Amino acid sequence: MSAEERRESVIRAAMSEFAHGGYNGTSTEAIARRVGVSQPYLFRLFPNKQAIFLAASQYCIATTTEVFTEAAKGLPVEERLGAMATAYQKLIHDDPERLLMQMQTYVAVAAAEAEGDREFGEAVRRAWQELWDAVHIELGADVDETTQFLAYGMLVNTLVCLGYPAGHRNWEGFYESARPE
Amino acid sequence: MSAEERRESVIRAAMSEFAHGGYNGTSTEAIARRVGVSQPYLFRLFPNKQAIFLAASQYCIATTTEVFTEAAKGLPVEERLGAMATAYQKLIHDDPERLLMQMQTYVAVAAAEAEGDREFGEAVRRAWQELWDAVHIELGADVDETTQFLAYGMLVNTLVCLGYPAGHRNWEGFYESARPE
DNA sequence: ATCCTAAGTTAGTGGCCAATCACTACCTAG
DNA sequence: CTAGGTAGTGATTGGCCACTAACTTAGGAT
Repeated sequence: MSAEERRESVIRAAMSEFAHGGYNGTSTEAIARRVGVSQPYLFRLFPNKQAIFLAASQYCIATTTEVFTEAAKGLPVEERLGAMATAYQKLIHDDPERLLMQMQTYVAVAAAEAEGDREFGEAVRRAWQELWDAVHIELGADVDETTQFLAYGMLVNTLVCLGYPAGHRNWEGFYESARPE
Repeated sequence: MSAEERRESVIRAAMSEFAHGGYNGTSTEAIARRVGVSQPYLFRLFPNKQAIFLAASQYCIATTTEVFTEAAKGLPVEERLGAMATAYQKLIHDDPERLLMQMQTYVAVAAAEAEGDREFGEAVRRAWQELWDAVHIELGADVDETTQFLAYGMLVNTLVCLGYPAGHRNWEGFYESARPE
């Protein structure tokens, strides 16, 4: 397998592992095992652990952005919000790790900034701004609607993190299409 | 100092440390240093590290709940949402650690559940449900409004975690009173 | 055949960290 | 004065983990 292919499978494996364990709770050994490769080899493909985490974060945000643009494609503006909500619901169901990884990314940025490391946060904010802008454009460049859409998305993330099952009363306030299961 | 007083100061110190480092990124040594006590003594006051984290999580959620009920007290229903939003904004400004700790709590629950530990999540969900219910009651038991209020709160948390400064365009979609600074 | 490169491994190191154990200093009630 | 409880410490340990260095193997071109 070429180094580039390996890099990509490392990123996917890293996303799964980091999603559950977070930055400090995930060993590079665990990632390597999942890829099926020796642990030291990761450090040939990436300069250090943080670089692996950053790549996983960016991949996670970028693919989520894609899900949104994909869902809205070709629809009239007024139907796009519903379509994007439905697509996110499907994402949660099919691949909950992506959403856990999002949360892990946020707290990792906070931790990095607290330690004086600005670079990591910059890189994540760049990726996240693309997500924001994509949603913004799909929703007809309406700021309030964009904010509201993302706000509900964040509450979904939180409720999933906290492990509230589908059907729990905390889900009542959501559009049907944005509820889990 | 009595053991009970110590316990409380440990909880406050733990909240500050865990807020920035997360569960795995914070050493009990760091907490002990902040309290001004030896590291082994923490294990007299708490059975293990997770118990310290849980206490800090509960304290964090409970005091946030209080901020909301305090802010709404004595106001007519239609003014409460604004008052609570303003109170949260003040909280962010005065004590950003409380909000980082919230996020750390969420991902820690996800991690614990992933490892098969249900108890920790149960305890956090109990505390969180009290927050939900408090907001729900203050807002006149309107489910949709409660959900929306919390959703915006979660987006605030995210943007703060990501380090977006006051005045950034991502804050445009919020009520004036809910923006930072 | 031979050389080179790219993909990959085994073995190891230094540092950190949760948790335990055995101990000390102080206070208070009888 | 002393016996017991309460607040607290120093030393240690066993395990994990990021990262390094040095070695190995397989394929393609000359």
